Amino acid sequence: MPTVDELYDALFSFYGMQGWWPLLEQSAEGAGWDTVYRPGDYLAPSEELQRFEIGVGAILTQNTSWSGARRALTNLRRAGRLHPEALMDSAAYDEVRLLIRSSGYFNQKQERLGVWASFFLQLEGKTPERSELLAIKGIGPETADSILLYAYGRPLFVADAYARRIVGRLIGGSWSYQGLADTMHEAFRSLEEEERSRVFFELHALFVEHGKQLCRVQPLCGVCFLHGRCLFGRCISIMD
DNA sequence: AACCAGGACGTGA
DNA sequence: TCACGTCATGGT
Repeated sequence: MPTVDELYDALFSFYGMQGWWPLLEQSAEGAGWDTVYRPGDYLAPSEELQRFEIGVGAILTQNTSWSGARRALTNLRRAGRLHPEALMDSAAYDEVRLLIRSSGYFNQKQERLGVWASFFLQLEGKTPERSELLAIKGIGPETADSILLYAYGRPLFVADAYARRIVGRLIGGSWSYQGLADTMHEAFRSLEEEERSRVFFELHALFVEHGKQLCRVQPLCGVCFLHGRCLFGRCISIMD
């Protein structure tokens, strides 16, 4: 079974640099908007509106594929509603619900976007505390950590469902969100804070990629580069 | 055509 | 604490 460092290296070697968080960019000729990954750019945005956008994206993608969330995000952008005041405007709630329909749960998410918007404004540029974020209705541990890591550059591991599934298969056990997060924080504690953030930027993205491509619900252990170093893979290989 | 997707919340044991 | 139902659209 690989150490955490070996796992990071193996994932990085196989999938390459991911460049999260994907931010909106206007395509050439100003035709439309799309979200773009920026491999090698490990700086959290300095633009307040981009920080806000990351929170919006994190809410929109809750239990939903990024493709649906991305369409919702670009819809908001095109409609000029991707800023706090617009998402708090009660006269526009119906319009917002329509714009974000592709992300699913659009009633809940419209409300959550409004709550995030008013919280964000009240921050007045300050970095939120994790406990403050968790106190907001609609922001749980993963959304909070995604915002703190990718929008504010704080060194936190996002222990999402993919990461918990993958680690559970690699070394066994069932992992709680905070249990895995704490373990990862411990594993990389010796790194400087900035370097730790960069590692967590990539590591979370790499887990997502691995969970989508090979370590799916029905895993493709036969072609996995971790085969032989994975507890789950060994069980499968013995069986067939 | 079921299944799953870059979760969170409310409820009841 | 933990298991379970709910929320909803869309790609495979």
